[in-house]
Amino acid sequence: MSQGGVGVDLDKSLGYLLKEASSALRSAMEEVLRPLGMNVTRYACLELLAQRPGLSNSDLARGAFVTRQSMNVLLQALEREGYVTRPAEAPVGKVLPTRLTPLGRQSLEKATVAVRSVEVRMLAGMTDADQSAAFRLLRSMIHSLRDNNDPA
Amino acid sequence: MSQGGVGVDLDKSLGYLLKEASSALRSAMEEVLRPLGMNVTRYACLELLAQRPGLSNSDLARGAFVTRQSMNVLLQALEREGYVTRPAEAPVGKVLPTRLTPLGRQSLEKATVAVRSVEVRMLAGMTDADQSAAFRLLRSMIHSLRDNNDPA
DNA sequence: CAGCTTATGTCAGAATCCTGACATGAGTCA
DNA sequence: TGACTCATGTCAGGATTCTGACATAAGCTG
Repeated sequence: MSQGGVGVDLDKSLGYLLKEASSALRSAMEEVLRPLGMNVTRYACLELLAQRPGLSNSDLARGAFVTRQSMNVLLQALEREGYVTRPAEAPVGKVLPTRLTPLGRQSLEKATVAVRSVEVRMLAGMTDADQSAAFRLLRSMIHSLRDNNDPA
Repeated sequence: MSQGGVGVDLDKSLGYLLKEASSALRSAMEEVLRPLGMNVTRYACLELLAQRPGLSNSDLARGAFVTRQSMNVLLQALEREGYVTRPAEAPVGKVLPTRLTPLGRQSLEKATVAVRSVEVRMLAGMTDADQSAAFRLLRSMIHSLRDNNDPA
């Protein structure tokens, strides 16, 4: 390769490995969520609402790592199907707080159990120290990736 | 929450953090690749071919973590646009080996530099020991997520 | 009080990806 | 030698996501 062989060696790339790990996790999650009629983004949305009722479309988009548009489409479907509820008019500004319905909460319960089993599997073979290290390292990557985007 | 509050606490979930890190990396990569008329999957495809010429559609799909169908669509576009070439007939069985064209290689050079800068940024703040640990931990997660899918 | 900036919700269209299915070639086994 | 399994390439349709844009509300500043 040109430039003195200075390519990105995918076998030694931490970015590539991160992508691989994320893809493996997503596949495993989709596998247990599919029978529940749910995908990863739907699950994330419902879980976020269970832990912090009243989040807005924008909040949920950020929390689930998708755009406001994608989340809007999902929320409209969830609302239509009775899993969440939003006020017809914004109580403050333009923010529409979203809340789980009893149906939404019930649906989430099964999904949470399924997702938890995947996470337990993922952590098998890792000590507590490993898990702490993984947390620290992933946070470091996130921080570095976002921090440098600041043009200031 | 029911079950004695046994939900998946997203703030303490390694799976959620993995998703966040992957999303941050993807955003950062898309940002530098977009001006080059490329996205992450295209880049991965070209990079895989640079390092291992002759990969098939199925090989590339596995290497870029997408389905054979998605990769087929991408390969057809890359072929039409002159970045890769595939034989009209399979030399062996049904496998069509794909190779980069000079245009493809040239396009990849710029992308590689851009992606490398993102990876360098991501690793800022990490020691060599940190990077080794990150590798080991991510491999462990991948292994655990895939190993247990074996119904045997 | 007017102008500006930021944030939010939503729209339309396009891009990307997945699922299910089908046809075909190679390898294995009885 | 035929049947079976596995792998591959491709098709069609649908699902999911993104980009760019627009309208509106709140907060800040001069």
